[in-house]
Amino acid sequence: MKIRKRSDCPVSSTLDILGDKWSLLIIRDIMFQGKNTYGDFAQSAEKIATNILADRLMLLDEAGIVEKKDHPESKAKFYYRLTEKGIDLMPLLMEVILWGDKYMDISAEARIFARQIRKDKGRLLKALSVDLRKQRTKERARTSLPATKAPRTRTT
Amino acid sequence: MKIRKRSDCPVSSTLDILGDKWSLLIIRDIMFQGKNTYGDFAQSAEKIATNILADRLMLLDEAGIVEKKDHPESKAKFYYRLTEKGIDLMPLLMEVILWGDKYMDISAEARIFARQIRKDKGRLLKALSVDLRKQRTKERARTSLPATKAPRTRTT
DNA sequence: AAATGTACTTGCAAAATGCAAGTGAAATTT
DNA sequence: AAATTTCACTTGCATTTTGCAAGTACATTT
Repeated sequence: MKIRKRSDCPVSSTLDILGDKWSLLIIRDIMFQGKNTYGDFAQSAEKIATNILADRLMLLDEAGIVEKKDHPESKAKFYYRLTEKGIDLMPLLMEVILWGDKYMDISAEARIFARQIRKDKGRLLKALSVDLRKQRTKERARTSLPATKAPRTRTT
Repeated sequence: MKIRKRSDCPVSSTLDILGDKWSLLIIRDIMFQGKNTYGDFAQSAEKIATNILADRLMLLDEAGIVEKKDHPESKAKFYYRLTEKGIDLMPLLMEVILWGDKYMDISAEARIFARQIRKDKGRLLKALSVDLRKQRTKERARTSLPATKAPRTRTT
């Protein structure tokens, strides 16, 4: 599977990488669901096929959006985390969530999260970005491993 | 081609409709390039295959994102325009452009447009939305038919 | 009336996706 | 320490989607 650049348009070029039904769901899982392993991703509600999952993780790694690291607590697992390039997709994902909230039939839990985004996107963006960056430091184990389904927002 | 909903997540549900390499390019063309006909879309730099184009226009119509109308100036053409639901995708598209601008190799023209978005997203959003809504009124012919490649922004 | 423009449709090959069943190393259970 | 289970994939194959080239039908132009 090869990625070909179709034009020099930013929309087209971004879709060359992310324009499929699965890539953004993996990013969503890391970004908002506290997921970090192959097994975590495989268990999501959308039931991605394992070969597709392996393929997308490889492509997202090659694209510099996720990084594959040794898992800090088990040699049997790998730990996938977002790079800065991946974290920078958060505003895009938030707009996807806002549009989805407005026009699609979604869960009550998702509506609550959308409302938080609508209320103060900038603050939530910053808070969640900080959390994701902690996955890139020693603080990881303490703060972020327990998954937060609807991430609580700190006022401080 | 049937759309199946994979879960009640807003990201997943949005991708069920827009998660492919072509749909958002058609929306981009209407939204930012002043394109409105099948022939316009077929001529874009990415060279979409005509069968795919016909299929996506049908799906976007079914999804309520675009509307197919008689062309005001020719019985040989149809006029595709965005619905409110489609216009509401503008913030999402703008974030795609901003991310693409930051990380992809794109044209100078696109970089200029990205800079306009970065400078005052809210104002540009409003100005362009107004223009798109004019396609839905009698004012259409006067204001919007000439395509604006890098849309000029009015200060008033 | 003939040529061209416009919006598609059709047929077929190639590629991507989806499903089920493996594989091998690490962790856990017995 | 042997057996079982967990984990991260890989493989094979059927189905679906995409891409390409050519064709069709109606509208407009010449």
